[in-house]
Amino acid sequence: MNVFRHFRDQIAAVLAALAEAGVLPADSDFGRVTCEPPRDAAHGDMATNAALVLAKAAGTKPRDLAGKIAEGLRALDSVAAVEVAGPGFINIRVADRFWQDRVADILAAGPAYGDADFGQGEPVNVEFTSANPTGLLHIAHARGTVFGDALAALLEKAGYAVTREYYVNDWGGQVDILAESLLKRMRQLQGEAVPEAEFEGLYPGREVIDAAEAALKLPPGERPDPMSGSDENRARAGEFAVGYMMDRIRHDLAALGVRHDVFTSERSLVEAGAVDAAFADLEGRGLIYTGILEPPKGKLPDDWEERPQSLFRATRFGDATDRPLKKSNGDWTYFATDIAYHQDKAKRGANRLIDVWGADHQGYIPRMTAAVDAVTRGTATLDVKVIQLVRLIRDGTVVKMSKRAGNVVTVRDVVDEVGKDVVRFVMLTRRNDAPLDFDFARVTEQSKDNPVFYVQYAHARSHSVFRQTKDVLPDIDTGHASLVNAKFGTLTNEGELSLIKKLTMWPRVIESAAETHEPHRIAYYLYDIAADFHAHWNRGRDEPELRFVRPDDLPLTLARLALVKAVATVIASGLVLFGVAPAEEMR
RNA sequence: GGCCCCGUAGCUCAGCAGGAUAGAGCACAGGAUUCCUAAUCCUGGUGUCGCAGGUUCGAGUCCUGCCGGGGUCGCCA
Repeated sequence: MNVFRHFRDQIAAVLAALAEAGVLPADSDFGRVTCEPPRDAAHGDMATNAALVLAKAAGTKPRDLAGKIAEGLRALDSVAAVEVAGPGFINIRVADRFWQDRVADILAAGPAYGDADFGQGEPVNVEFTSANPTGLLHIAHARGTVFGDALAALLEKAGYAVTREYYVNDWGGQVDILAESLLKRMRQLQGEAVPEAEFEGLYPGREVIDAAEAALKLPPGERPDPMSGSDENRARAGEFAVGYMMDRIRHDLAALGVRHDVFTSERSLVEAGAVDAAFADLEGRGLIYTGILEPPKGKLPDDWEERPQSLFRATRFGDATDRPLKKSNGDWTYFATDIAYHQDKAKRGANRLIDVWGADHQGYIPRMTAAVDAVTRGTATLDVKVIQLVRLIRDGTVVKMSKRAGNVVTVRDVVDEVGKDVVRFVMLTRRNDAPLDFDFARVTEQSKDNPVFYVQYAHARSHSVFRQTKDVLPDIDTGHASLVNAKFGTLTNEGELSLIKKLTMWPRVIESAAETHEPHRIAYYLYDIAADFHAHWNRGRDEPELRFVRPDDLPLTLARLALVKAVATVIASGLVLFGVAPAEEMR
């Protein structure tokens, strides 16, 4: 149950009655009426703007109308008090009994608590990672990967049918360069002295050497020939190297706990004629023409020359300029194949497309959304989520990385060092469009300053309470049925009630995070719950009567254990969404 | 020059898709801690929400224009 939605419905019923009575116009629109937690808890549990929104249409002052609505709300059993405040807000104080009963809801729903259905089974395609198969995943890819995976999980929880997808850029010039890098390394491994200068402009990573070693172990018939410069041989080398890199990338993704449902190959799209088809489709609709682009203002590229080229009319769909589809050598531009790719995703059934991109591709967004609009005839929408940079901090200083020098920190390095759970949680503690610092010392610290630890510890502590219970009260039945039927009316302490209220926010948090595509909200919420739980636990130090386990009062103990279980349920549910394994013990 | 993102407390950042007196952590200050259930706890915030207009009953939030930082701008992906 989403408690705010529940009370919004109650408010709507009161408003309908007022409309019936002629206080409100019969055709009143309640669409703008909200029911939200007030910022200041002192104002009550819920607040509605109903009177403010409807006063004008009713021809009365907001406060007068508020008084009438308040009257209707007071009649509800679940409402303890109602008051009109400020310009006409209506503050509702919900009855303790209502809150207490929610604990049973949470336990009954279990891990499904917070599931929403507004996705209605609608297909959504989330494309993320999509790192080029010319090297390993490095740390910048980790953030986009974790974000995409968590967003996908979040959308699933909200009721969408989600496909997790990886676009493999295994076509074009970069594969040729990779092939050349591989062949050169093979020659080097065979003992030939290859001058360092020859590797200029090629892929420098250690993994290319690994790939070369693997290539040399192939049976002669399948092995690329290091000495041959033929196109066929180069193609074979490229194919092998791409396959090798993708194997390792998949391996590293698995180490991060990520599994994509679909890997789509750019090459296969080109070879199947999908790009030709998309081009012909747009051309047939008059959306492609041959023209000359204005040179970019500001800094002019050295080798700029005006030339006519095939342009997509992106300006018709809101982009600032039309965009080229073919390179001077006649090959498709990346944009052209990407159009076909997005069309392909839409054809496979998803009208909601989400792409997770690095910040350096931001400028590409308008043309891609324009293209999706054009190629799907407005039936599909593209939402691009931009991931800002990650800075690694070690010993208080930023870790410098240079792709050219080949000293990038890989996903594998970091996962091996701190564990995938830490990587995943930390990567989700910031908005995707804000830069993130990943401080090795901080993320592994065992203190309340470290959110990962703090949240995990709250979950572990809840399990600890049950372990303690078994020692003190070996005969107590803490099974599901026993807890669900506990006497929740005994949970009257303020700390207990505020904990319950916080737990009932979970469905609302899920909804807002899913709608805005912002998983970081979950992280903040989990931290919040953990803080409240720890704080309540600590109250038991000074006031032993507040402790969860009370050997002198079994009904109370059961109700409190039910609450602890509810806390564990919600925290675990959030962690699972993040792909983090909830800890039952801290070690 | 065009476009995109960001600008909130000393620092790092939230701000619930417009709501009441803008929050958290760190840092800093004061206090508690031979109590206990596992990794301390409590208290303390006078912020031009970059600036200026606009929309609205109401703007940190939406619109416009500036300022500052970052990214990007045909034949890379």
